[in-house]
Amino acid sequence: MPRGRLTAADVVRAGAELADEVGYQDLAMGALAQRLGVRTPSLYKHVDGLDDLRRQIATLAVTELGEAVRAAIQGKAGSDALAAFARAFATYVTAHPGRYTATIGAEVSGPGDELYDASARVLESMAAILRGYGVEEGEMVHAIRTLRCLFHGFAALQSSNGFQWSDDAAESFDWMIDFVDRGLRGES
Amino acid sequence: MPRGRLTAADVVRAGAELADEVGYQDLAMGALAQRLGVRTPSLYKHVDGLDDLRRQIATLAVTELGEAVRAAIQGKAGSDALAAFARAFATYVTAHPGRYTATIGAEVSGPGDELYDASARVLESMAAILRGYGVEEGEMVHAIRTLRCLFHGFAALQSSNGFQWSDDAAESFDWMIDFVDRGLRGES
DNA sequence: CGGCTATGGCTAATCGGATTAGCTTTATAG
DNA sequence: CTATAAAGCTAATCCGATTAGCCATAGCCG
Repeated sequence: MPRGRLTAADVVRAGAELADEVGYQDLAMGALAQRLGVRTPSLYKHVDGLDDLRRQIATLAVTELGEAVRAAIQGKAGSDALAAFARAFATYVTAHPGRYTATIGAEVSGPGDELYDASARVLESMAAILRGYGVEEGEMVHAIRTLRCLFHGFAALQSSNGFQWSDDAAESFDWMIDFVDRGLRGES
Repeated sequence: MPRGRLTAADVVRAGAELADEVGYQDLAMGALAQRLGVRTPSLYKHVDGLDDLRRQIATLAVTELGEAVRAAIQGKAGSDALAAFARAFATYVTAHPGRYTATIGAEVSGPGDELYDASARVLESMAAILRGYGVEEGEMVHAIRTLRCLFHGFAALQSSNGFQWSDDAAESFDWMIDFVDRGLRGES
């Protein structure tokens, strides 16, 4: 039907790259249009404004993150799985600060929402790890939320330079994971 | 010297209230001026623009939070102190969502910066709790960062409706604290 | 092959909020 | 009582997002 230049997915992907490069704060329609070799208003044929773009970037990020962690924990269990998850998570957040920042403030509605579903997939990976530790179903919700706070908090602080998170960054992160591991092994 | 109507502190405080009421996203110079019964440009005599206002709200929030948690853990140690800290933290974040949101993305520079110093005071309270658990100095940094991730993550998720954090909110939060408590008691 | 139509792009215009410029008032120090 | 500097105000500017409305063309159908 139409001439096939740009697609919505292209715009979102380019937006994500831009956010990673210049920082989430400076993600702007004008800059994005320029990067795509197009005039600003044209973007509105593909996304429904800046807020929509942000939300879609968040969704992309959570989706990619979900794939990354799922792949990372494949065939692993217990400490190995937890460590793999943590490493994959930290790697993603570090490699894509803009994308992850988009997820920090994004409002999640309910089932059916793409962002919600993508989040659910990440949570499912967490649940798989926790089941490997023998966490009971009754406590699963709480344990998942605890992990979520921990990882999300890490990412949020990281992305805003919250800690002077200097050299011993990795060391603290490892300590944190080890702390959780011991705690979970003590559970069952 | 001048006529003494508004002071910088007034503006920041009113901005914080506004943010709590309408949400951090909708914090705007115009609305703030209106609330103060003043025209928008007048605000610039007290704060150095919107970014500065945001930063000062973040500083106010962290300062208030620091006082709240310090008061809460007074004379307590171990599990009691941890629980008191957690309760005070959650209470503050719930009561002042706009203020806390301001702190989430705020860049922290270094010593001498007011926000940095306020943060340091909160961290000192965490350190006091951890010392009560017998955490060694060598691990202190890591333990503090872990707590920080946990609490900050909780607040960030809470403020963006990240969990469906429905009824069992408090329950999960308590579980989380209990998990940390057991982990720390296992340390020493 | 030639016209139809929906779509993607463009220019021009609008809107809204932040910020700046420059003037005016007034509390107060001296 | 007056000089002054802070605090307000109005008017103007800027900039980025968004909207309105027009143009070009790719793909499809006869």
